[in-house]
Amino acid sequence: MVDNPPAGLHGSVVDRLGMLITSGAVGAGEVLRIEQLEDRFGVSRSVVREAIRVLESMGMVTSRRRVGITVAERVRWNLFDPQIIGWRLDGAGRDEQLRSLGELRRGLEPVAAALAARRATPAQCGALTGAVMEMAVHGRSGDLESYLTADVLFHRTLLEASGNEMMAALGGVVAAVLAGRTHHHLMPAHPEPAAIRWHAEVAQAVQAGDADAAERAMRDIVDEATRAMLDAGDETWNDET
Amino acid sequence: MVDNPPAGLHGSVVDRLGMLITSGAVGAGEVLRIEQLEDRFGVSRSVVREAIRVLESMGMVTSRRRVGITVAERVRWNLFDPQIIGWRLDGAGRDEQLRSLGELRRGLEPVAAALAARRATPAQCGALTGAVMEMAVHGRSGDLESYLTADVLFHRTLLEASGNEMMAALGGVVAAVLAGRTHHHLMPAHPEPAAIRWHAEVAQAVQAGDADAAERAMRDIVDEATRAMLDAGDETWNDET
DNA sequence: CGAAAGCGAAAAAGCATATCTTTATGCAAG
DNA sequence: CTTGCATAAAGATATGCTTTTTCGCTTTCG
Repeated sequence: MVDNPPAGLHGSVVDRLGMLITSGAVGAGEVLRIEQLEDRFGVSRSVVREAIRVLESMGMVTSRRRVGITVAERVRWNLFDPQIIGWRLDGAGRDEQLRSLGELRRGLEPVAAALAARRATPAQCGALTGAVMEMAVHGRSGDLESYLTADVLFHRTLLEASGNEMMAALGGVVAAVLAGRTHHHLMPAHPEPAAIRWHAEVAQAVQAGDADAAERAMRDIVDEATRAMLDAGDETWNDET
Repeated sequence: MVDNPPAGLHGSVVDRLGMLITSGAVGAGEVLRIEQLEDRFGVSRSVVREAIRVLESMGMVTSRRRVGITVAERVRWNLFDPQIIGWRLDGAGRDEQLRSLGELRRGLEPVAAALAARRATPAQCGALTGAVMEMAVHGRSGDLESYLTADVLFHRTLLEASGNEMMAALGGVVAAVLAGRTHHHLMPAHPEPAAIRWHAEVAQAVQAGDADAAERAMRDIVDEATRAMLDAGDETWNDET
């Protein structure tokens, strides 16, 4: 998605085991043993333990002496961990994940826009309007890939401009959502013209320092996005990765 | 804060080193070496490596051959990791962290309330109104600790009732924020009566399935909360942990 | 004569393995 | 029902080998 190469042997184990767990192939309550993992993945004990440690810090497993490594139920997971989001996004639970993220965006991005209206630097305002222009161009020409790039840039910039570190930290997953949306054909062939207009409104409101207008326009954007996604989702039902 | 004992030697190293990094005592770009950490913390190589792996998965450090372990700049961190939030919450950066979380809440909780209005189970509705009653009782009597407990319960329940896993996952940090607010005396001695009223409105709107009303009332709550916190923050300036 | 390219050595993390320690659990005996 | 012991599994340490990466030196070509 964005930084794929899971560098190192241990990273590869984390990746594979993490996928197995998120996919449900190994379910909550199940108990694994180090030795078993050793030969399942063909690595040494230390590597397994390192992998377990990071899974543990993600809340996906717990490790206890004399009993083994038990995979935890989902409510214990750090669902905001980018890696977990990634796993769920291209595998089982993608729908659920997209829904969750969509609802999150509905709350966060309008607030981010309002904050940006008060805090954005001139450079960020420029980047915003630049991104909108890109979107307009490629939206008209139907070049969805370039449109996506511009769209991602827009939202990333806006989240950064919010001056809120945590919102900025969500830039990556918002990008993943947008990418997932177009790559899984949950988007119309030609982007809604209204969407582009609303993006422009946000950019303008931010530049003008009009927090309310920015918030409202942004709310329009994400409302439309979730609506469109639901519509498309009904038709393009089974569409495996 | 909630699950403190950092079980295991490696966990303790994660905790100590993580604190050092979040506090800025060891700054971004600085490069550590395994051997050095070994005797700094008096543990063996594998333990250090396991700790590094965890920190690495949090985005706080990167490890490269022939160069060492370089601590990453803050924008690379997974700021949603509960452990990082914890470190920042009781240490340097507490103000920044509280501000960020406050702004997040302002976006999320109203949406969560709206969703809850459509999805809450009867049991959850009951828990909500129960929590409100608790709040009313202890708010009047001035028992801030019990009030806090009820408040936390309310918000946790509401986030869960939203039916959105990710929002529910934020229950812990919202609890941490509320706790931090009262324990650091960023709250009036007697809770705002209006706050309790708004909580009641939320509970009622959720029960009635009125998403708009729930959203509005919740917005009132968090707006008041941030306002109050800013006010108190101006007076109670330096108030170390 | 200078710069670029290639080569080699060393430094640091990555990985594997062996061994010992600790703790929790289950069973058996009192 | 309690006590205690045997054992299984993870926790921790120590050590050696491998791999990658950088740096410095040398060589060669412009």
